[in-house]
Amino acid sequence: MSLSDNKKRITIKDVADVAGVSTQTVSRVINNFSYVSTDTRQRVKGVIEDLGYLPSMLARSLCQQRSYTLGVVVYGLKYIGPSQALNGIAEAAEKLNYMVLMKVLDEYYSTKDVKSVIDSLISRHVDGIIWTAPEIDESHAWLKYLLDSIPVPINFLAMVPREGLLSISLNNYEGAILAVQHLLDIGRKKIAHISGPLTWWVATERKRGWRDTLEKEGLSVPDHSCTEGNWSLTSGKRAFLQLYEAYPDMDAVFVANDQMALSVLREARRLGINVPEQLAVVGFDNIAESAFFCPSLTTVSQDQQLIGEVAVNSIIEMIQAEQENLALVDAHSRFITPTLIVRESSGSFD
Amino acid sequence: MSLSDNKKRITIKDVADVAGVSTQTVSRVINNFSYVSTDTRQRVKGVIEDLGYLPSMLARSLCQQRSYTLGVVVYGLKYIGPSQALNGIAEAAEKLNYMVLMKVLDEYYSTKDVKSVIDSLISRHVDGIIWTAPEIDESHAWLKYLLDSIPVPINFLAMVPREGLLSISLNNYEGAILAVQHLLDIGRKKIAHISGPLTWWVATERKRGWRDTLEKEGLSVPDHSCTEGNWSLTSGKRAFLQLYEAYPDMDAVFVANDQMALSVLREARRLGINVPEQLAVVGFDNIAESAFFCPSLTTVSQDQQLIGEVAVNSIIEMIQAEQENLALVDAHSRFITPTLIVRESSGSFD
DNA sequence: CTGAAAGCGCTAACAC
DNA sequence: GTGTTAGCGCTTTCAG
Repeated sequence: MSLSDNKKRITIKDVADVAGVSTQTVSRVINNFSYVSTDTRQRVKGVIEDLGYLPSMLARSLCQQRSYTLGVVVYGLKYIGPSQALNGIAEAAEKLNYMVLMKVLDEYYSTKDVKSVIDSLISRHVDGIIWTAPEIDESHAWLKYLLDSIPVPINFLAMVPREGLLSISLNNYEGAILAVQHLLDIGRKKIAHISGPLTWWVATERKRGWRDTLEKEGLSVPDHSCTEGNWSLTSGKRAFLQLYEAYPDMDAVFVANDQMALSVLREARRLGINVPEQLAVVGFDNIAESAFFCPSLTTVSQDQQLIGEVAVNSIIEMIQAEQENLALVDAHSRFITPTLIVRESSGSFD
Repeated sequence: MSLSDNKKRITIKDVADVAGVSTQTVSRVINNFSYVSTDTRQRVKGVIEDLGYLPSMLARSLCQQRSYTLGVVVYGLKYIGPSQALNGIAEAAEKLNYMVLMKVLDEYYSTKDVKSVIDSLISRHVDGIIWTAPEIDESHAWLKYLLDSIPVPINFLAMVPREGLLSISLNNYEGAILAVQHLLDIGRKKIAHISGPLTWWVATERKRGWRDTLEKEGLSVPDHSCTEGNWSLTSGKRAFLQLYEAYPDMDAVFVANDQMALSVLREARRLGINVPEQLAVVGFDNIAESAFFCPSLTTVSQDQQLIGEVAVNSIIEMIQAEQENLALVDAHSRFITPTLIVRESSGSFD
């Protein structure tokens, strides 16, 4: 390394000294605050340029009690959905000049982990927190104990709506209705379901949409017309075989995610079942592979990127409001609308 | 919200006052530093507990000139590979008590964006930077101009090794050799290649491995035996059709990533080409779908998670060394070894 | 328009 | 063992 490594940080004081003004004036220049004579302003700007001065956001955060940083708690990053949401969050934050401090929660996190994650974010003075870990079983029980001690707004993704809390989710119920109604529309009557793990709120919502749509149509919904998977390819295969045995005369299946649905398509082929003639299949998520499978998969599309972006905008809006002491924006639950993408697996052949 | 929102932050001074000691003593307690009488220590701990005091990492960072924060610059987060690497980074950082400040680079970033990203990281006093954006074309040209002004260590992922710089990559060359040698071992002689975009360093490495292995075997490598894709499913299809026309008597194809390889399998089926009898196919990356395709895909596995973890460990090692003024650990290029996973698409039928 | 003083929350260095 | 002083790099408040 031929670095001339000027390890020492250049401070506002250095700039002030060289420019022959007070640090205050430099501060005014970098913040475009109040009046500084055009003359001094130019001089100071020149010095900043020459010295390559970079204001310390750390120091600024400390004295302003505001960090322009969002804490983002991530879960399941190794899967494509969460990482797209994170991408949306990061891009939206960037756009609004916020930074993202990231924390990951491992698969089996406990309330204790929650506390330590939140504490570490608070100790870094984040202005707000985005909680992307979906609600599973008792995963959000900590709200009762911990929420009061969290001094910044939090926005929750994929959480059961709660009075007074900011949250944003895909409208999974509506998505399921779209899927099942479509299957009804193409004339199917015996529509099975492979659900996600029913400890997940989103899985129960999708199942509820399936059941309600069938019942509204006056169709029976026998117990054996639904099996439970765990989102994975393997579990999709297992669930389908089970279903195939228990409900052999089904003519369609609505699968709670695309991974499992692709497994279904694969198994169906292996078993010589014709898709969509004998069995129509609809998935959920619209992952990249779905368009490319043989046959291509009809699915409900959820825009994770968008969910992330909206999450950021909502929480920053709330932060701004608190900051400016406006009437506090009231926390609300927001839902993103999914769309149906019809492909070969349910009868379209284009 | 029934929050008793104690908005004001509790400081070390509050604790000191209540406990009847100096802030210094509190500081010593929370850092487990030097000697504090067991008596005072207990008392202080009690007060900390009662007040729910949380030390400010911000203030600590400022006065220690050390933030225990890593800046991570991410590219292509919407794809599965980068997000797994990020996951590895986040988990490893967590384990070593570092936080992750994340910045995203969009698809068409310029040197100007690079400067602003780095500046914003520096202004937040990160202790080191992990640059995950792979080397593409002139994407790293900024090193010449900007590197000298960056006061912290940087670790680059998937970059052409450079003297004096810390970097870590998968050994793509070796991975390609594994793949092609395997195809030779099962008796194939006319092995085609679908490369990634050759502006990407990793793509050129994989191609080089393919070519070298064939030439070493004394086989000819005609120009028309290789076409170029852009990693996507669509481009894989296009590249394969092109290849099929230009080189109809090939008996195997090594594809630079799994997405494109899956497209190849799909097209092969459509064209009535038997895999692996007529055409053996090997991919690269080992994405989840590869094991589940019909036929399942032989592929080179790269452990992105591991790459992320190693990246963190390397850079933190370097940070520690600088911090303790040890003989500076010299920057090095490290390579992770890939492994071959043989499946049906190259002749194994288990 | 500009500067001086105080302070954000903490720790390093030194006293006692 | 414990307290005091100074200072990290910046902004806020108040004088001029």
